[in-house]
Amino acid sequence: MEAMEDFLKSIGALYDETRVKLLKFIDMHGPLCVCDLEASFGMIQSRLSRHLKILKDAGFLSSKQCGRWRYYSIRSPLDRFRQEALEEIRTLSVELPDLKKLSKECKL
Amino acid sequence: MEAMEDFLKSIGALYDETRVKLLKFIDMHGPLCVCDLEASFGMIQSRLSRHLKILKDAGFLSSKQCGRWRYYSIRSPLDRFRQEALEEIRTLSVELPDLKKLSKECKL
DNA sequence: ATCATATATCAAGATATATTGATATATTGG
DNA sequence: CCAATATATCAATATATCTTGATATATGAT
Repeated sequence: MEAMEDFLKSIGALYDETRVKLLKFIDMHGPLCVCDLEASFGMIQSRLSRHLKILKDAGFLSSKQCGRWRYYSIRSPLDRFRQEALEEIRTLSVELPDLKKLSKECKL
Repeated sequence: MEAMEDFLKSIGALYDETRVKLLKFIDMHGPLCVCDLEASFGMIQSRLSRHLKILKDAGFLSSKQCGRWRYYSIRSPLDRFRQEALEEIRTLSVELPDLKKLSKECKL
């Protein structure tokens, strides 16, 4: 992808309070499936699925399917700028919901 | 300002190709007035003025009035995240116009 | 195979942001 | 003071993004 395009994509992914919170939450609580986030944030599934896709396409998240669940986690490694952005998000004092984990251990 | 609000403001300022180019251009060519940018980029004045205000309000630019011109430059110092964002922008290979400087040396 | 659960995607409406042209304010030079 | 230049702001329109509800696909349990 072109440099500017890639930069704007990463910036665009961060330009939404919901996504910043999701990123911070996933960073804190490790791999989570959509349904965990749905329960924790009280958001509808299509909205979460969309935001996760945007964060993934922008290079902040990776996902892996495990059984019936798709787990999202912080992509590793992050390039320098995305890493710095994540550090900045870690420093933000933001009210986040408690984790409500619905998905069980995945045996795959 | 609240942490999240401030973060989103800085991100929002960067989420526009025009503003990224302006930031890079001002970073390269030092203090410039609106009319210099107008001539260099071939953009209308109201559009430039608006984008410069957004970059300034977001903490990336400072301005000082000198005679009939208002000069915009990179704010110094930048906090860590904004500095990192600027570094990232410096690395972007982007086509920028040549500088056309209309404003004269300011004697104030 | 059938049903329930998990996730992704699409269409429609609501909201936010960008661009333009017009207008207002301020400064310089005559 | 008056005219020209520089800048900021506003209103209207165009464009992009977000949210919701509906639908489609896939996996696991019975």
